[in-house]
Amino acid sequence: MVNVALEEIGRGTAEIIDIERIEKLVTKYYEDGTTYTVKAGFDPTAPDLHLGHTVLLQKLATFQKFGGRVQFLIGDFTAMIGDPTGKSATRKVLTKEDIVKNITSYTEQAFKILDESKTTIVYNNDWLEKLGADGMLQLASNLTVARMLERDDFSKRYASNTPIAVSEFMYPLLQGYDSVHLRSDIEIGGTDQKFNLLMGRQLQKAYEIKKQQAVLMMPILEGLDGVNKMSKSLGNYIGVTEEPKNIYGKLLSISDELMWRYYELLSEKSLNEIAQLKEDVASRTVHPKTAKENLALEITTRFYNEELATLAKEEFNSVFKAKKLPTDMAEFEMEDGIWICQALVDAGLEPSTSQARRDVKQNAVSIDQEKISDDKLNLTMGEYIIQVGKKRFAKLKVV
RNA sequence: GGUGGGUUACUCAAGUGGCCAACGAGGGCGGAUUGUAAAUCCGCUGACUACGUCUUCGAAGGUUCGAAUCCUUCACCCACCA
Repeated sequence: MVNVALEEIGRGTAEIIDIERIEKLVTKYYEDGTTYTVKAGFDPTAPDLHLGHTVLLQKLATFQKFGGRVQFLIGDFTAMIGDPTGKSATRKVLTKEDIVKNITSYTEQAFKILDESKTTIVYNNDWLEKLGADGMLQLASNLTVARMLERDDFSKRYASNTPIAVSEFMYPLLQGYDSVHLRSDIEIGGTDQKFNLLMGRQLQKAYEIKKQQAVLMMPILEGLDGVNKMSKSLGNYIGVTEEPKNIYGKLLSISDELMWRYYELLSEKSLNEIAQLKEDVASRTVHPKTAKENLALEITTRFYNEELATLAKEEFNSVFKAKKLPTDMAEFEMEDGIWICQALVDAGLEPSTSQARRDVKQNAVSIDQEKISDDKLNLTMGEYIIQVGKKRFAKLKVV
């Protein structure tokens, strides 16, 4: 039983530091039911969770199955600094209300995956605020600049003359201090967090906590483009609250190569099953599209249910395979004689009449399934279905 | 505090008086092909009922018939020296 647990825990991980510790904790749980804590930090700036986050959440859920209690840490204090990602150093300051609102929707989404009864939500503002200047200095004394510059992105930025704010140096320290305060047994995070996660171990030692946390890192999930990491700002993400048909559709649009990655990190299928499937696709017993459909169905089901997921699949097939119209389209009422380009803008299908004009000329626009090419067209009374490209539809009522 | 360099569209990055709505690359969008996959090929990529007009090259002024380009001031960023 312990072996099964450990295998599940190890699945898909990028790296585990101090695996012995994890083995001991899990073994102990099976011996006498002693639970242990698993910490994971989340940034409350972006209230929308996407599949990239769920990789981590699923791992947490796995731990919950095997005796772990999750410390769901909201980094409301650290959010004010911003993790040194090398992107914009300046960050929008969040109000307390914003944070509360974000967190509510955040946890709501997270509990689609996590077991709420085995989760404790903690806020690092609670203890970091009280740390004070002296506490801060004491904390900072644990770290040398040279050590800090070992961190990959710091050294790169330093080498390429990109500015590094001193406050950014504090980020890993504070995150590490969270582990001291919480006395976490295990912390999990993405591979990009390695430095910060290790800082937790180092600081726990400095603050004389007997056992340092084990660290488990998950790979970063690539976004829909298959190159960059999935993130909202890059627009290559699938949000967990998106509509079933969008989740399904987006998953189906990923490349075949990326599909295997998603299978590994997101699917519930066992690694053996996936290997088998891969073989079947390679030997052409299974069409790659079928494999992708199954993945899309599985993920969509996870956030909704089988019925809605199946519906999404049917809708998708009817719209894109059979070129039928989607069942639900936004509807608009317009005045008689409206110029087609203006109508496209008003319906939100185009950002400007200039763009609309270009698209019409490029045969991208159709009315009632008929391509049009006259960019000076005016619509007369009646009802129309207008479409731009393959994905954008709207229903127009001209009166 | 001193010296030098920089700030151009979604991003990177050319352009140093008229040929500039601004080269090129990436991204994005559209078309063909397809499995709404990838790859490939082609087109588009400031706004405006539009072969013309208007607004854009950090900000504000100025020189000029004419400025992204020259001058002045300001803001921000970077490097080196202290």
